[in-house]
Amino acid sequence: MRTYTTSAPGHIGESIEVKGWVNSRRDHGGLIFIDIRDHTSVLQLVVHPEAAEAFALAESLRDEFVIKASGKIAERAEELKNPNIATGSVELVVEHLELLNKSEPLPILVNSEQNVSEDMRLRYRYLDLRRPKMQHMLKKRAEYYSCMRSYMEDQEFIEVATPILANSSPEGARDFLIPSRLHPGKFYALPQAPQQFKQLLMVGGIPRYYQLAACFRDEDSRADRLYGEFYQLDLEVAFAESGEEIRSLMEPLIKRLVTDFAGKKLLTEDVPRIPYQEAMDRYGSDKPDLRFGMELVDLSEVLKDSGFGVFRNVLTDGGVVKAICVKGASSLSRSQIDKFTEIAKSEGAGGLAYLTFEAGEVKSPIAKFFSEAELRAIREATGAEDGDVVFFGADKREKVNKVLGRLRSEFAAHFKLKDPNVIALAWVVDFPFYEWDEKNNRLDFGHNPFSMPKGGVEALAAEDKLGIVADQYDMVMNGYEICSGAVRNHNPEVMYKVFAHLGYDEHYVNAKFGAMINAFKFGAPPHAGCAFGVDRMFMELMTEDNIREIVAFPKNGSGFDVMMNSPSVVDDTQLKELSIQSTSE
RNA sequence: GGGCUCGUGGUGUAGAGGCCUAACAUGCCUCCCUGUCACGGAGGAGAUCGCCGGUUCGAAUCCGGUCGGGCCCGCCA
Repeated sequence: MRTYTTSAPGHIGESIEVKGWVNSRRDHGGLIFIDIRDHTSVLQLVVHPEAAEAFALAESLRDEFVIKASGKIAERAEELKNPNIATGSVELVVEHLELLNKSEPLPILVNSEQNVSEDMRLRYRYLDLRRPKMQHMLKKRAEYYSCMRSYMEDQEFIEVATPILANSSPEGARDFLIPSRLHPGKFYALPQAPQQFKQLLMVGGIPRYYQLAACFRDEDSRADRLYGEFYQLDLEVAFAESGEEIRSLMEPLIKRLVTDFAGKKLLTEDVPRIPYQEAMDRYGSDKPDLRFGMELVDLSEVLKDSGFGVFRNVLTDGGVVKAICVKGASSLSRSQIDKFTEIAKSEGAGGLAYLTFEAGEVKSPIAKFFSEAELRAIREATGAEDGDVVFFGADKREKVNKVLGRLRSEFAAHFKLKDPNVIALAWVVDFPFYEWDEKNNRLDFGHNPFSMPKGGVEALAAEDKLGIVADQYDMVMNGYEICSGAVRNHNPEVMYKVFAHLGYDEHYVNAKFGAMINAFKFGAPPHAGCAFGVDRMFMELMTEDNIREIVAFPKNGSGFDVMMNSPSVVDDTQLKELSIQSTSE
């Protein structure tokens, strides 16, 4: 007898066998129904008292017991068909029933839609994974990986595994360190990304490398950022001399994932290329969500002689006054506006000034500070109509962009402008090579130090270091950064110069990136590449807003695995072997 | 490291100074039930309200601290 899945239980009259879990049991005294569930579906079993042995066992079954049932598939009478389940027109009339394993009463319900706290779900993840939603998620993820692999292979990339035991890298995130037993006092580090290895593969003559690479970073988590480990679709192309080569090479894959894989609509077939500065000025973000407009409008010129002291002072101090027009926001209550004000303050704003346009009038505590002409100009510049509210930001350019950028996203969420079935893609390009580190009052790398400055070594000589642009690009999906890449710096001289601007000498560079610098001296081809954050992209494609939803066994927000209890204490003998002092007493 | 927020039977919630000897749903146990489909019916067990301290005649409820979760800032591509 063949074993069938519950979703395809054979034809009517056929004798079959199914295995699975008891999803629910309905005992009518003289007749027992059992819904058996496997990875495909649910099937109703009917146990009649005539099958005495099976009936006796059926009486003792409980939720999530593991069973094997055999019997004949029967069509249900018309009025007994259940259109709510896939197999609702048939049932298995049980002849034999076997208990494969019992289950204790469950801490969380597998067969119910009842909300369970995330903490509980992670503690009992193996039960959580039995739920159809999680089963679907894991299946889709495998399909997702398969899409990416086949695309990369079609484009003649080859997958190369790079070391997990690597070296600590001074730039970027905190490392996970692995003490070396054979070399006391020395440490491996788990790679934050295979960056250096993939560049060495380029020097090694690999024309096109890719890897679904595990990356490790010891930084605090967020809803869109896993603690500890995550995966990248990491790739690099030898002899690529412009970012556009990489962008046009990878774009079709992402579009295909959006449409064919996720079944969503692309906002635009053409993926816009937006320079970093333009993204900041128009959207107040280097990862703008383009599903909605609500662009930032610069009113500095219009309000330069404003009677509103707060604005005028900011402008004379070299700051800017910008605004966003929120459609229909006049319906917001006072307390709702207070909530947005708090958000603005959390981003560093002093407050949140606004003008409400209603019934041809302007209502606002600050309206009286503006002339008729100014109000008209504001209305014209922002496109405000009756029912809209214009919110202002006045401060240094960077801060205003940050505050209004955040508000833009919050307002869009509040007014439900983020259509979950639409995916807006964009490439943000031309990132600043250096940025000013306010805290330490020094120049620092904007993105990562391995990028080629646009214009090469001549550009580096520029007086204004902050004006140097890197040939660097991010892909943005609905406001999430899903990819970061660059044309790499493959020239040792340029590399030294790049670091020299930050005050690092050749010794430092040799010590930290010796292997790469050395390799570059032996005929390194130009190369460029990028890495997609596959977890985050998958989250958005699956319309989830928490990244732990789409990973089988994630750590919780504080980096703890509540199921496995890791991290955990280890034996002193293990520590001794690793030449580590015990801290237990 | 900081801000906001949550913590009540196994699970999910309600209760917001005395109506609490803590409610509801679900799960669990016992019994009844031959067409249910998250079956139904009757009964029952199960919580010192995260922990410590304070205010009060009286605290699940107010205050302080602490521990844990979530979101955010910092950090991170």
